[in-house]
Amino acid sequence: MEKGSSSEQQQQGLLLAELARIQQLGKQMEAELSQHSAARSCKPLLRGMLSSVRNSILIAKASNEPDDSPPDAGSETCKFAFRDQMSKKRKTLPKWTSEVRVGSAGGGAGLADGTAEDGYNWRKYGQKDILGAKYPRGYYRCTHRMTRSCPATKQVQRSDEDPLLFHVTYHGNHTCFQRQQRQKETKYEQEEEEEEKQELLLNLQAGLRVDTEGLEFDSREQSPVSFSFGSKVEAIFSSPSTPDNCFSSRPSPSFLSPTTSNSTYFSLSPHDFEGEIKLWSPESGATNSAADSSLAGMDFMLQELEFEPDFSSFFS
DNA sequence: TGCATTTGACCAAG
DNA sequence: CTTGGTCAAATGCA
Repeated sequence: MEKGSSSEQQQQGLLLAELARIQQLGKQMEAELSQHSAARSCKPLLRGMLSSVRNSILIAKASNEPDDSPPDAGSETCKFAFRDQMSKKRKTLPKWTSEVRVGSAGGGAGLADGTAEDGYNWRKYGQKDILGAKYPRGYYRCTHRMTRSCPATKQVQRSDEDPLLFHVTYHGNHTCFQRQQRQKETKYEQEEEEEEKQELLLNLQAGLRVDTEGLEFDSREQSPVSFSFGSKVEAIFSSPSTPDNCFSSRPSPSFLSPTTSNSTYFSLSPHDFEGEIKLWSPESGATNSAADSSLAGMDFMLQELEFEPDFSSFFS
């Protein structure tokens, strides 16, 4: 990838900071919830959130310093292909793809269709038969597209040969949970921001029925900088772990209930399941088995991250 | 009744 | 013209 412009790097720095903040938010939230038994059911989701955020930071880091960090044993791991925007239709939103494999159909880890969940709230807005594809492609956008102008969308397509494998393409980052740190011009906007904070906090306390879980590889910059991110992520799971019944009381079953268990797919937490994540360049198509270890190694780079102090006031 | 989903139409890009 | 992506009215569901 080209050496990014300073603004690009600045954006990525912002991304890193924001992600780090989300991560700590989740950690603290977990600590809070652990004191109430009723909140136990939220823990798996929370773990997924934390680990996924971790992954996000990982990827962001990898793309942030591509020239400085030595390549991982010659593999394409975490070397992301940045492309110019593909079509004007897609504008300049960042794009990246992932593959999600469902380990087993049984076990109640129901994955009825392509709605493998990542913790965000998606709303389906279209479906299209794709040429040469056996299954139609589903089009989803963030539920808060209207309310918060969240530009995130995703496309989900089931693999032809392997019905348990889903190709998920993400466009744009979620901004629905982000504070608009850009200079707030008017007092109205500031008040609005405060309201959003309150809403977020309330949602968090209400048991993760939130629009804010930072899951998946929501790792691209949130600027209009025009570069795309292409990578593949394959998560393989051997254990269905806990069924989805712990979320069955949720009011939005279509997404959260049957699929929330899938949000752990990207979790690296060893407590919940056995899983692995592979990253490789989509162009090369090389499936380096070394990718796993190197990725895991990179994961450790994420341990120390400077957190913003304003977080505490957030919760007080 | 107010949501989300479905589904055919519409539109832009190649 | 073909194809992929989005829109929006119709439909379904709690």
